[in-house]
Amino acid sequence: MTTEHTAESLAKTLRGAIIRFSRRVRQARPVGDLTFSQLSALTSLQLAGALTPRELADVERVQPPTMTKIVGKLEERGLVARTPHPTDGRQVILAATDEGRAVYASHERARNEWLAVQLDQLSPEERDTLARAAEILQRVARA
Amino acid sequence: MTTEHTAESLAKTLRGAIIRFSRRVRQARPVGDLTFSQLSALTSLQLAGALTPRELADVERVQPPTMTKIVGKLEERGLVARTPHPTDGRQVILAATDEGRAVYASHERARNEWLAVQLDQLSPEERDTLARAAEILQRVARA
DNA sequence: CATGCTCATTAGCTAGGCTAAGTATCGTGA
DNA sequence: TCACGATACTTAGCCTAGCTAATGAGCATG
Repeated sequence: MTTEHTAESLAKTLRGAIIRFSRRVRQARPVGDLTFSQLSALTSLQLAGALTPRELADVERVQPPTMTKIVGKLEERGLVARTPHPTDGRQVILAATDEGRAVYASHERARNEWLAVQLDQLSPEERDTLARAAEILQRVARA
Repeated sequence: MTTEHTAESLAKTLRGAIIRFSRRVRQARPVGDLTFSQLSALTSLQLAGALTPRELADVERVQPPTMTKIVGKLEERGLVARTPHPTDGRQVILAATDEGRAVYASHERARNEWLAVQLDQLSPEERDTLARAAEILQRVARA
């Protein structure tokens, strides 16, 4: 059964749900672990293999100076390396280091633990709903 | 058709979708408008009628000092009023002022405009998926 | 009525986001 | 070829949002 949802009331509900959900997930972070934003950037980098700061900023939907900061933190910890672009002296290539990949994998597991436990308690149908919602949200975010 | 979604892979996908979506919605904020957090707090206050700071912090899933700050901003703008608790001198009652309600309504509309337009372009089924996902996310956030 | 708990706030910190401005490099048209 | 506009990244400076720890005020109870 498909209830009628106006775009306006849905917008309000969705915003509320997402801000609270984000905060809840943020709270589940172990101390010393990568932050939400850092982990997201590192994930995007690994999925893509290597990206320029501009490209990474676009993927992550932030402005370039913001990405400079986030990458700076990751670089301090030796998780990401900057290498010069082979032909264009202005650009920089970002890639995860070996340590970055290793730390990523373990932190990712720990980071997801709480969430995975919660999701595991849902029905398969509910998980499916969330998976489809995630796809839709990605699409809307790209607009 | 219901594809199989493991809790782990879903956790990763969901987190990525939500962080990007949040950032995108945040970017759509007109200058001088209420922030994401301020609007969310004001919404919760209006829905509940009146709350103590502690209650509001719980609803919004933040720590009390964080809520003190957010409420402080709203109070500066005359949108929320603090009144003493009738019997317990420690507590405070927070409620939206008349101006708060008026400003809320217009800002809410403006704030949702971008999002509502995006949602309006989705199919009814997709909106339904998002509505059900919002309900699930609320539930998980409460856990 | 003293002591311990709860509520709210203050203080101080970090991260994350933005815009504006600066710097280096590229590419192109005269 | 070289001056100039465009592009890529960073720096500087600002604000919000979040946290923990500590403070102060009021309640409640032995």
